[in-house]
Amino acid sequence: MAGELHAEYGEKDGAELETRNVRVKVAGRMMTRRVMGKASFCHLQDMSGQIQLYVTRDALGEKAYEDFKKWDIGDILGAEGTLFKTKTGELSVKVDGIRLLAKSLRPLPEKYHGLTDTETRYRQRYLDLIMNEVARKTFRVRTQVVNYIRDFLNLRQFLEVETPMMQAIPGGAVARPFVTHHHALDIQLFLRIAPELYLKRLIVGGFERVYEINRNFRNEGLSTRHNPEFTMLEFYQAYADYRDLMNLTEEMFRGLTEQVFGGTTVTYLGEQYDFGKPFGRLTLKEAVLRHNPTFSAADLESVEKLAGYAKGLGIELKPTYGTGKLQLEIFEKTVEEKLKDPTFIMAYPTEVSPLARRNDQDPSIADRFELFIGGREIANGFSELNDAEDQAERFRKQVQEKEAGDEEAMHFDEDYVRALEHGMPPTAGEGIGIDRLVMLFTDSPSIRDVLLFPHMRPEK
RNA sequence: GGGCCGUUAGCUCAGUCGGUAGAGCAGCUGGCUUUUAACCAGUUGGUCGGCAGUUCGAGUCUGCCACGGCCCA
Repeated sequence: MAGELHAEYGEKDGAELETRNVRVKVAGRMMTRRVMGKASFCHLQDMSGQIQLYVTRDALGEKAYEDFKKWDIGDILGAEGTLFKTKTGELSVKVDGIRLLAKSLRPLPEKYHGLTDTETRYRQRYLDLIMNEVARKTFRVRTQVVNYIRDFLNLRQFLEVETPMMQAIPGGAVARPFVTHHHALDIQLFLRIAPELYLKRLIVGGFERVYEINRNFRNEGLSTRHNPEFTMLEFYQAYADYRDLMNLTEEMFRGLTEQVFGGTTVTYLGEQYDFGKPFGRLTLKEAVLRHNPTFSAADLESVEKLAGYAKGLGIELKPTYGTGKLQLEIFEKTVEEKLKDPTFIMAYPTEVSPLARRNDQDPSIADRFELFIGGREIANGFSELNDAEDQAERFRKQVQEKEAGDEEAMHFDEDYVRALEHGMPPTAGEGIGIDRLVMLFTDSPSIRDVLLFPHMRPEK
C-alpha cells in the first residue's frame, strides 16, 4: 500500500533506491494525470494514501502506453515497477506493467476545489471519501474512538452484548419511537429507543458488567445534533454507584483524548477544552443558582416561583410540571450551553429520572449525573433503581402522563418489574452518545459529518 | 413548524439595468520523455431546481412548490 511505501522508503535517497532496485506492486484509483507525450505521471490513491507513478512508452511498449493514455482520472489501476525518486524528491514507481482493473464511467469532481457541496457530500458519501481527506480522517477517528472505548471496557471485565432492536415495549428513555409490524406474529413492534431495560435484565441474570454499542432510533426531527438513528454506548456495573461511574468516565475521556490527540487538549469550533484537569462537579440546583443570580435556594422549591420564572424565560409550561421538571427546564434554558469545560451536573430531580435510584437523604433527587462538554450533553448516568415496587410506581406515573397526552412518556414494562422482583444488585449505569462524542473529537459542527450515511429526504 | 440564504455545464463558480448563457477544471483532437492546480493550440458540453405569472422579451422581476444549509421552536 502507498502509505507503507512512504513509511519504509520515503526517507531513502535516490541513489540508495537505485542500487536496491526495489520492486513493488500497487493498486488504487487514479486521482491525477499529467501526460507529456511519451512519458506520464499520475497518482494512485488507496486506503493508506497516494503514490506517484512514472509511466513511459519505453518501459511499457507502444500498445500498453497508448491504452494508458486513454484511461481516465477515476479509473482503478494496478501497476508494478521499481521505486525511485523524482528530481523533486518524490517517492515514485517507475512502472513496467500496468492494468486497468475497473473503469470509472462518471468523471470525478474537479481536482482543485474538490467536492464541497454539502448535499452531495452527504448523499454520495463515496465521492466525499474519494475526494476529501478530512472526511476520511473523521471516520477513521470515529472507529478509533469506538475501539478505544471497547478496549477500555473489555480491560475492566465488561462483557459486550447485543439486545433487541425490535421491542414490543419501547423503554429505557423518554422519546417517541418508530413503529413497525411483525406479520407472522401479527403484533406491533417498536424500534428501540434505548437498550437500558434489557441490559439491566442481564445484571439481574448475573452478568455484572455489561455494555452495548449500537443504534437507537427516535422519531424526532432532524438537526445538526439529531439523526433519527444514532449510536449509543450503554454500560452497567453492579456493586458500583454513580460516583464510581463519574470517575470511570473521567478516566475514559482523558485516555481517549490522549489516544486520539496525543494530549489532553481538544479544540472544538474554535474553543479549547482541557481534559487533563479534574472535571467540574456541581449539583443541578447549584448550577441553576449560579447562572440565575436573582433566584434563591428557597425559590427552587416553589412551583409558583419556578413556573413564573420559567414563563419569563419563554419556556412553554404544562400543568403537570412539578418542581423537578421546572428546575430541569430552567437548567436547560439558562445553564446547559454555558458548561464548556467538561462538567458533571449531579442530583437530578427524581421526577425527571424515572429509572434512577432515589438519594438516601433526599428522595426528591436521584443519584444521577450528566456530563456536559462544549455546552452539550455527552453522557447520562445514575445509580439504578432496583426497588421493584418503587419502579412499578414510577411506571404508573409515566402511564398517567402518556394518557394525559405525552407521547414521549414511558410504557409500563411488567416483565422488567418482574425481573427486579428477583433482585438486582446495586448497580450504576451510563449512556454516552457516540456521535456527539465523535463530533467533539473531529471538530465537526454537524452530526451529519460523523455519520457515513446521514438521513436525508429522498431526492425525488 | 417559523425566519434567512442557496440551487446556472460532470465539479468549482461568474452572469451588470430584463435584451443571443460564460470561465477554470474535467472530457474530446493534436503536440510534448522528471511532471505534480503540468504546459501549448484547438474543441464539445446547458430543461439556468420545477410550475405558473408579469413583459415585445425572464438565468435576472413576482407567486407557489421541491431539495439543501444556517438560525429559532
